[in-house]
Amino acid sequence: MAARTYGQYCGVVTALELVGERWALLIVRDLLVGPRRYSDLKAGLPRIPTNILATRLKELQAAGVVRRVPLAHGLVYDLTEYGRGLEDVVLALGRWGFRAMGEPGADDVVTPDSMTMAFRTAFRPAAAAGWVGTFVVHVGDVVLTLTVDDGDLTVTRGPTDGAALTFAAGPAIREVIAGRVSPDDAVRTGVVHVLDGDPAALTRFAEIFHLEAEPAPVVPV
Amino acid sequence: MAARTYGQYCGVVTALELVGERWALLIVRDLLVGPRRYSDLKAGLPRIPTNILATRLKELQAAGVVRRVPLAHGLVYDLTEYGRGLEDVVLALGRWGFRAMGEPGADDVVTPDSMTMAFRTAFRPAAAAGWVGTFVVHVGDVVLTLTVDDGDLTVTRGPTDGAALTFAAGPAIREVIAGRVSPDDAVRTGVVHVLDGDPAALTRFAEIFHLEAEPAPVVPV
DNA sequence: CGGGATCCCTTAGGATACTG
DNA sequence: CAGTATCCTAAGGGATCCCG
Repeated sequence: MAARTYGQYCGVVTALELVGERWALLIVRDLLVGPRRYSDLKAGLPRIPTNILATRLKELQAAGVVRRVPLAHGLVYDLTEYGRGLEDVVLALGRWGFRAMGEPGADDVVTPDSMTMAFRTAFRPAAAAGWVGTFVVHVGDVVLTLTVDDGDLTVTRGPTDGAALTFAAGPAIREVIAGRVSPDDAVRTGVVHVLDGDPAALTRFAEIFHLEAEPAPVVPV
Repeated sequence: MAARTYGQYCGVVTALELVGERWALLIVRDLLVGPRRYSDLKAGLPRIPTNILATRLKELQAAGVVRRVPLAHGLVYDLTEYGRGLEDVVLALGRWGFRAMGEPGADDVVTPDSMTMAFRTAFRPAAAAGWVGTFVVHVGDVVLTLTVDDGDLTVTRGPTDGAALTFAAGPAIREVIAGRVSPDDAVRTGVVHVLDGDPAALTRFAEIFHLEAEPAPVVPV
């Protein structure tokens, strides 16, 4: 056991010893969206072996990051207050990883919780200041409602009536969020399919949800 | 090989596939201080197996995070511009991990590079605004010079003349940085040993270098 | 059906030795 | 100095099974 420690007295090392194991931060990512049952977590992380999920949940509890909350029937896992402090870490990782995202792999999936955190990552409160409205986004079979209220963002699953704009998009939506494809071009080239509302609102969307594309990785030949 | 992927199209997953393996972020942490030779990295990570260090360095190069730079004699590893973008991640991890740090383990070590990043993490530009001066800190056998210049911090190895304050401290220095022990108490109880300069300058130090102690983890019984 | 535990096998990672 | 080579352990992956 002591063999698998990093053996340094350092905050980064302490953090990695708590949440540095494989899958741990992805469990945290999903729990940042809300409390989840075991089966929810399993569904949100289709490739996690069930024994690993069980092991991680125990480790995260022992670390004071996650706690079990008994429910009327069943139970949920929730982040502790300390665990919620990982939001900065997860957002920073998402922001950095975004710049290395290429095309999705053949069997890559998109989950509601990962998309929710992605939109939280891309959200720019300053750009949303003074604006109130709702977007409904379809990506794959994930449908999310993004409720923007003057610098605050709430993401919920499923559609909502009365959205300023409802649209469907594929993975190429990242080009819009990166600012590499203009909203107009996105609509014209079919990257974005407007289902309802005013297509012009996509400009507002791109202002509010934006991630830096640079510096992107340059891989050696 | 595809078996060890997370299988999600998501920024966090992309990031973890690039720097989520064991030891990877600690290599990055040390490289954030400056370019390092293979043997420097090995010295800074005493418990890393040499084959793992070699493997990680190759992976980090392939990911566009690290590059080899040939030198007059020998070579160094340096972060790419993209790799430097991980500073946010490492600082966020350090900030979060700090709150879970207890007493150091029996064979925990402290390295110059990890300490350097720790002081960078704790540095508060706003608190340093308008102030120019130098601290020399001894922790274990690590000696660092912290040069504060009106919101900018430079950390260098070894001592410097003309410091506003030179002091030695043990791991309990974290209590001062957390604000749980006042500078005065720290001097009185021997947590901090003033070697040179005006002990009153420790107050300034504690203002400039500060990390939140809460919320700290509460571990279940 | 939610919430795991168990089994087996593969491979990453740890320890140590050795080389261009 | 900058890594390979080797051997071994333990963590992770995959499937199945179990229990309230």
